[in-house]
Amino acid sequence: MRWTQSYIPTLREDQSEAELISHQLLLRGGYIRKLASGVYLYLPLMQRVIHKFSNIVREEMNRAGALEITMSVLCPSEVWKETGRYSTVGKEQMRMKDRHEHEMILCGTHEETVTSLIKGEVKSYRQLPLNLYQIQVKFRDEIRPRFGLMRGREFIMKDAYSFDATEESFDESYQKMVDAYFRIFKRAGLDVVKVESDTGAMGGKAAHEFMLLVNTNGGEEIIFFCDKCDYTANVEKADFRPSNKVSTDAELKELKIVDTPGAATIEEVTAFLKVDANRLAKTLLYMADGKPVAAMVRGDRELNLTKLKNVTGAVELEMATPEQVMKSTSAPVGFAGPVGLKSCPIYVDPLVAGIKNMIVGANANEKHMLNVNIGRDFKATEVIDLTSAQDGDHCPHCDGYLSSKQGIEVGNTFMLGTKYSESLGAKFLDAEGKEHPIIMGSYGIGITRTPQAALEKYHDDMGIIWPKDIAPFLVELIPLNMEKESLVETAEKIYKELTEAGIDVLLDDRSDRAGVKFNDADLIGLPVRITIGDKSLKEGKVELKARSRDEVGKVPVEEVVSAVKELLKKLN
RNA sequence: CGGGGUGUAGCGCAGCAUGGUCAGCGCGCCUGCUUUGGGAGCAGGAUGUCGGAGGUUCAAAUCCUCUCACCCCGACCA
Repeated sequence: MRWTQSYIPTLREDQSEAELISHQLLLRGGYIRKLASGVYLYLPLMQRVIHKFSNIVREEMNRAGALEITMSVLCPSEVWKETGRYSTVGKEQMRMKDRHEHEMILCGTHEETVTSLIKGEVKSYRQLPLNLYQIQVKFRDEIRPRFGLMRGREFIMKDAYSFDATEESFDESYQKMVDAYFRIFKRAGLDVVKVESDTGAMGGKAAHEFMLLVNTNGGEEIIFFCDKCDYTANVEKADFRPSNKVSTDAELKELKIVDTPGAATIEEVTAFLKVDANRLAKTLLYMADGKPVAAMVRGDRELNLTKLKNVTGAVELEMATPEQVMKSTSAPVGFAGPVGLKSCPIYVDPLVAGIKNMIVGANANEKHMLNVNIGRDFKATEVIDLTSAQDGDHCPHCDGYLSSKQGIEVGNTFMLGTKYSESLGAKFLDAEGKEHPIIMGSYGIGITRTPQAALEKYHDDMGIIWPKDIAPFLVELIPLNMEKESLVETAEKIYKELTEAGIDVLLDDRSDRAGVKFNDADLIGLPVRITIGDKSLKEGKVELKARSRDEVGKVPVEEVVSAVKELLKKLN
C-alpha cells in the first residue's frame, strides 16, 4: 500500500477526548475516529489490525473444533424474557421497537440466540459436543463508555458457545477453549494470565478472565497473584486468609456507649478514641433491590461489593442514601452499628466476627459503642466473607502471600451449566433415552479491545510498537526525498520485491520532509522501517531498523527481502 | 443516575469575571518560490450559524433561562 493512496490521517497534537495513552495513539495514528460516545469508526490501518487479529482467532478456534457461524444482531425480546435476563441485564440492553411495535433488542451477547438455534435440532447425545462461534459486532448501552475501544457501546467480539452432554465432556470442551486462548494471545504477541472471576450477570458456576498485565493507568482491574502457588484471581473474586493480627482481649468486657463528637469516619473515630482501625467494625448500609441490608467489615479493610451482591442475591445493589441510613439506623451516616439494628439483615465478615470487644456505631448521632461482641450483643444474619483482598494477605490455598497487579481483560470463559438450556428448553436424550438439559459454556475475546489493550503495553514516547502479528503492515518503506529519482526507483524496486515475497509493506510516498515521515512512522508503529537516503544508497545500501530497537543496520539493496525476513524472526 | 468540567476554523486553544475594533493564536489546509536524514523557510490565501433555542440590551462568544453533545470521578461492566 502507498501512503498517498491510503487514508491515514495522523494528528500531531494530543486529542482532548482521550485519557489513555493507547486511545490517544489510535486517534493520533489515524487508526480510529469517534462518531458518538462509545461509538468508533475503524480506519484502514485499524481495519487491517482487526483482520489480522480476527484471523488468528479464527484459525485457532477452527483448530479447536469450533464452527464459525454468524448470528443476527437483532433479537426479539421474548427470548430474553424467557431466560430472565431481560430484567437483570436491563439497562445495558439496546432496546427498540420495529414498525409493528414489536420489541427487539440489539444483542450484547448471544447465549439466548444460540440456544434458540440449537434447541429442537440438537436432540441426541450423538450430536454433542458442539461448539459454535462468531466474530461479530455487539451492542451494550454502557452506563459510561470510556477509554476508546476499551469500553465502547458498539464493538467487535468473538463469542463461542459450547454444548456438552456430560460434565466430563464439558470439562474437555472448556479446557480446549482455554488452550486455544493461550495460543491465540501468544500468537498475537501478548502474554496473558488466566484468573478466577465472578460470574456476574452471566450466571453459571465459575468463570475465568484472560488478563493482559500493564503498568500504565490503563489497567481496569486489579489482579491478585500468590507468590508461591498458581492462584490468581481478580479483586472481585479473590479469596484470602487474613494476615494482620486481629487485636483480641482475653475477656469480654462490659458494653459501653461513649460520645464521639464530630467523629464519623474511621479516621476520625480512631484518632478520637486513640485505637487501631482493626478494633473497629464498619457497618455499611446498602439498598439491595430496594431493601436495606447492613454489611460489617473491619475498620481497616474495604468492603467487596461483588461479594455482598452475591450474598444478598440482589440484582441492584447500591449504597444507601443519607435519608435511608437515617430511616434504618435513626442516626446520620457514620454512626450505624449492629446492636439493636432490627430494620435489616446484618451480614458480618469473619474478620469482624473475630474481634473481641469491638467498637461500632451506636445508631445515635455522635455516639459509638465499645466492647461489642457478636453473639452476646447482636446476632449476625450470616457470617460470610465480604472483604476485598489486599496486598500482603495470605493465599487461600497455600502459605504464600498475595500481591496485586493491574490488568486489562481481553478474554473470558464462563461455565454456564444448564441455566440457558433449562430456561429455553434445550434438551437432549442420553443413551438410555433420558432427557437432560445441555451443559453449556460461553467464551469471549474482545477483537477491538485487545489491540488497544496491547498498546497500553507496547508503546514508547514516540508512538506505537505493534507486535508483528497484529501490525497493520510489517514494513514501512521511506524514500527520504521523492524528488530524487534514484531514491524513488530503489523504493519502488524494494516495494515490489517485498510485496512479491508476501510481506505487507507501506510505502511512504508523500513528498514530505524526512522528519515528518520518521515521526509518523514511529507513531503508527510498524515493526520494521526501511529508510532509503542518499548517504547509504551511494554504497548501494538502505537502512533497516526495528521499531522496538535502537540499532540501525545497513543492508545492500539486493538483500533487503532476506534481511527483513531475518529481522522479523527476531521480533515479538 | 449523582458529582465535576468543556463546547469558539479540520485539530489544539485564547477571549467570557468588568457586554462595545474579539472573530483571534498555533498546527493543519490551498497557491508560488526555495528547501529535503527527525514534525522546513518566505510570500500570499481559504475556512467560523462562537453547540442549539429563547430572553435581557442601543449592542451578546461574553449576562439570564432552557436544551443538546462530549469529557472526567462514582455506581455499572455478559
